[in-house]
Amino acid sequence: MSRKKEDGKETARAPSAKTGRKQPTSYDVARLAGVSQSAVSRAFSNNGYVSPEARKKITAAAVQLGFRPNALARGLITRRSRLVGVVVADLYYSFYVSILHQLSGALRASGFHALLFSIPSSENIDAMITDVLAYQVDGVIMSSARLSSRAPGLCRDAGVPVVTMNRIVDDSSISAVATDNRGAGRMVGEFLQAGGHRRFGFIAGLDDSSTSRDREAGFRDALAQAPAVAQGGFTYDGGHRAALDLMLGANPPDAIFCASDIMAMGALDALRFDLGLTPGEDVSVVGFNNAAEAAWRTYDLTSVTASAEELSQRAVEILAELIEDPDLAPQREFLPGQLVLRSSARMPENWPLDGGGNVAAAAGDIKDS
Amino acid sequence: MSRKKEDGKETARAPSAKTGRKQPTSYDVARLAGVSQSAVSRAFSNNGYVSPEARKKITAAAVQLGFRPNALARGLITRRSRLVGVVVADLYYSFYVSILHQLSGALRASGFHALLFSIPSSENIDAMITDVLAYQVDGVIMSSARLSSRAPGLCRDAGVPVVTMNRIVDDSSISAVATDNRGAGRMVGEFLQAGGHRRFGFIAGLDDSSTSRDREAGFRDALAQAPAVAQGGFTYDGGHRAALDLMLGANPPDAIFCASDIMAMGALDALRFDLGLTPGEDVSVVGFNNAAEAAWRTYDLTSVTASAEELSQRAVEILAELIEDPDLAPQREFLPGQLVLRSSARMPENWPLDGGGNVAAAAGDIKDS
DNA sequence: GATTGATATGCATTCGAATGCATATTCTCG
DNA sequence: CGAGAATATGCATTCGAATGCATATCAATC
Repeated sequence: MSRKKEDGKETARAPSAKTGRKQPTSYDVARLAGVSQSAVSRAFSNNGYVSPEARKKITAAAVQLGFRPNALARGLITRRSRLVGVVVADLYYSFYVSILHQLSGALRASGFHALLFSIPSSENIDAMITDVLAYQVDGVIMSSARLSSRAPGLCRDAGVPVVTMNRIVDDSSISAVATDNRGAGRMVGEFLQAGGHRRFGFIAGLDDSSTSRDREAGFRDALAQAPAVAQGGFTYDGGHRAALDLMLGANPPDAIFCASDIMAMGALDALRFDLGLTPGEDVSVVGFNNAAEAAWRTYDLTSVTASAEELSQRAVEILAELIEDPDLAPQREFLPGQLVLRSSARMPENWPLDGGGNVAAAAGDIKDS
Repeated sequence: MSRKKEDGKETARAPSAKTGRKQPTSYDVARLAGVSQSAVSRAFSNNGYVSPEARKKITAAAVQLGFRPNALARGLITRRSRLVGVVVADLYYSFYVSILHQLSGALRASGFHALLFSIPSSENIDAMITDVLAYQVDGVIMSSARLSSRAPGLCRDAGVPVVTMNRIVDDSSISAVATDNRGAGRMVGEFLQAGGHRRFGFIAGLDDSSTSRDREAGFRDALAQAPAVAQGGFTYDGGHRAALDLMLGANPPDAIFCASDIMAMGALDALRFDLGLTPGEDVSVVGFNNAAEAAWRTYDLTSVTASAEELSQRAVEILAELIEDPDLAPQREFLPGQLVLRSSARMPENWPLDGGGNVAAAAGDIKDS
């Protein structure tokens, strides 16, 4: 309210910040408003009866004192912290970034707050779970390519609802929201065949990644003959090398589906700069995730989009339901991917085959500063 | 410990998850171990005396019951939540991503946990601060290009230490850790002049962004004549347009410094595809942040690196000190940027001028899945 | 043997908000 | 007017761990 303005002397002590500053409590507000602490509590938690006048006095007193309810104390007594643990590994995977942003927003909209745990490669997840649980989180959302299938079970066993996002574990008692990777792979296969391609390549991510495996499986479902496969490890360099492997091998493909956009970009650069080919004419390339960079002129990459927003929203919705009623059956939901058409892959004459599944939309803008 | 294995029936109820599962408390542990609750508390908080035997019994009992101290209750009584609010806007700015990852790790290493608030453009920051404070965070780290200068003050006035990261506000009572943007801008100016360039362009970010302003100021410091300036808004498209503006204007530059890598990539694509020029030969381009994409073949962008790791670590260190002693003077620290040399800018004959400030290092890998 | 200090333990209280219960007041309607 | 519901308020207790204080035990020292 009335911070003293001081001149910019920066000697030894901070300008304001009265050391012993104590937060006002509901009792302080009650005293000032001339009511009981219960009344203050009821006013702020919107539970029980509070007369209009009392509420007015309480609000005024609260504002005057700068009172805000202590979420820790509230959580202790209600046994609801309104905290949700968000566990991600590999935050540098670009797709997880938008997930995180969307997730934070969706949680807030539902009155929750995100306790973030970004797992460094070195650390073991189980130790982190301990920390997560110590904060009495109401639920946990896990999203990570390197997620041990044990981690979600640990939470579930502690009675804390879990939803895995963009990632599924074998345990069917764990709720999950993910892109329908297999269906999307199938769609890409149909798309490339409709474009007249006949020799296919697939650039895979990591061996233990279900996303990559499922995309490949769907791709195979759709194809008349099996694709050549190379490992790209989900990196630009890996995609670059994998593309060279495929193109320099016997019977090089005329269409390549990459399990991620980053690898697709590496592949595009290999085709153009190392092999002198023109993507979209000599060879078609399709990626996955519709990363922001896919829309850049250099790449103009046809890609499957998995909406981070939609995934996040569903994950939070499902988690919120599970928190409401922990006995609810686990839900596993698979959102369809959509093909974003750009110039890196030849456009079939008649597409879509059935009227749905692809969009012309652009990727979200990406910035830095 | 002994979860019943059930067959995969997924009807209406979840397989395990005994509904009323209650977390064991320190009293339960005490009873089982045959000691007092105080002893259990002392054993887990490592405060006060606990005999080796007692500790052993307590540990055994705790393991048996699956006890973990309730962080909320602990925070309530100790008045230390070990939570740190991390406020970022614009999570999609790629540089903030690595900051977030590094930050989460650094906080954990210091025994803190990150309560994440990612501000959607629509929302006002002040409302969010209320939430942050309600959780009795021990401190706040703010990092955002769209950070109102009022927000840090709100926390400080509530007695909560704040450190702004990669961003500074005018108020000198707020601690900050940032790259020495002005010094880095100067370095880029010297570098480009040493490379024999004489007509300079600068692609700016946002008007109200101190990072962009400071980089420009340093750049001007170093130059004999003022650069032409265009606005790029920190986006790829913005950089693309800005580069065209500069190059198609009167007296086009032969060297362009961009306030961020994303804009630099837009600029590079404009030069190559729209104007048919060769970066590094016809025109030199330098970016800022050393984003992962800067190392990609397509761009091979010379850029200034600001280490997210170093920034994060210092921010957490400073914050931890402030939490220890809130009366400590605010610290404002500026870490030097380093030039990462690649082919997008012509290499001067004798560089570095003074032996320091540039590195050959590559950017970290980026992945997606 | 008496004194001191270090070690160990438990009791009771505390943190701040929520809530069951009892009670008081007002309103509604037969 | 009186019975009963709806509204309003406060008291006392509760959540779970930490800690000041009192006390107990033991070893070292004079």
